[in-house]
Amino acid sequence: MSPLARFYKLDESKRTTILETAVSEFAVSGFEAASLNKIIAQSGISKGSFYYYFEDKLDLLGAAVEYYLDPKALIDWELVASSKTADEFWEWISSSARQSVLISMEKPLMLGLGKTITQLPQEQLMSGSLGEFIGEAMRMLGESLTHGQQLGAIREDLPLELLLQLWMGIDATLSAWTLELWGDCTEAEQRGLIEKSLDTFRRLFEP
Amino acid sequence: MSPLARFYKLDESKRTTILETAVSEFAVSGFEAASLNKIIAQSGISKGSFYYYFEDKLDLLGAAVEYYLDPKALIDWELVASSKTADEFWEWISSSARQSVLISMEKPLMLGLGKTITQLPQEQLMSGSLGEFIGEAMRMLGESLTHGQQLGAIREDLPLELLLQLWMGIDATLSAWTLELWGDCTEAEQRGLIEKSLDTFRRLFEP
DNA sequence: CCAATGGTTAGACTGGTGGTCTAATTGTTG
DNA sequence: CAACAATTAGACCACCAGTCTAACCATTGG
Repeated sequence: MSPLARFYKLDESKRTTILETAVSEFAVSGFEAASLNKIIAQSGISKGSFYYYFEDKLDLLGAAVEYYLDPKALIDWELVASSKTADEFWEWISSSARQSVLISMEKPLMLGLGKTITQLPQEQLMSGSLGEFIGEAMRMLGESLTHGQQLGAIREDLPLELLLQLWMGIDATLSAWTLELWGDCTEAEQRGLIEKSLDTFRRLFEP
Repeated sequence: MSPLARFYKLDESKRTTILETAVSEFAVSGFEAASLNKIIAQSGISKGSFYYYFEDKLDLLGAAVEYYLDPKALIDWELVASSKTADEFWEWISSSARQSVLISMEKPLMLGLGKTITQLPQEQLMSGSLGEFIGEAMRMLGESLTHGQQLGAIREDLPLELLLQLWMGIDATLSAWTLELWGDCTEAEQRGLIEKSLDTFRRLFEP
């Protein structure tokens, strides 16, 4: 039985204690700088138990990410994929963007955790349980972009791979910027932020 | 006397040995994963000497970056700043882009070293001797973008800070993509790559 | 009711890390 | 040659992620 499988059989309280601790450590310190020893101690478990439940430090990050980040919360890809025209496509992207900002405000560690992930070297990012999560998220984004291409909403002169990387990069930058200002904005200004973000995406990704 | 000042008084041969070793280690492994002990051993100096010449690991990275990356090699900012019209502005960007690809091909560690830098946490990136280098590079980019705004070549609806971050993000992504394909391309295809990169920049940053 | 088995836990231990410290060595100047 | 500063060497430190073994405990079978 795999370590992770054993972990998911634990009482919910113990599980969430470990995951919450891990999330906050990783989100604040980044992956390397986060001290596994501190996470273990703070979770009130022993080192032996930890390695009974997790493959290694990266495996814990994978579990923490899956626990804290819902990929569907960022963009509602099913809605996007259901769009029938280019305008509808961008409409759904827009409304999802607003939604994801609201969710990010409720979960203040989301941005930090996302940063921690994006700063990982490729090989670590794509391996183990974290890799599955990331792969799934990128698969959804890729499918949506392909769908957008069929609708004429997304440019087709660049390879999908590159579009994905550009999208994720821009998204990280704009999300950080939006969240930083969000709290101090009036509702009208908030709409302006979303609009500017969306405009930036459309500039880059429309045909 | 500061450690770095002492370092720059060393014989050139010893200095370059250390820096070359450091550059290749940092470029290949990233900052955290690069083993300072190995760099020290491989350079043939002792730990005591190392800390006589450098403040810490990050200080060495700063020296290595300054040694290997010439900020003026990436984009020739003086030329860009001398442009009199928007078209001229983008023309210089374009020719500099081609130039920087050629330089990157000659210095294969440049991309890796750049990646190492961009993956650093903000606080590390902006502190010490590395911070000065980065700050200088960003200052030049910022001035050029401001100049571009005066010419009507660069949009003014987003704060300069955000433009900088977007620019650097896009640049890293596109550079990696271009360099990956460059070697296997005909000259015409290479022109196509540059053109597509430039088109992406213009989409995002033109008014 | 006890014994044996196997899932679970505790924590000492390992090789490695970046960084510190002191003692010896070397170079320079009076 | 003596004294002093610049430089070097490498032992040492606290901490790191990860390993290992012995103990613990809960279930099952007789």
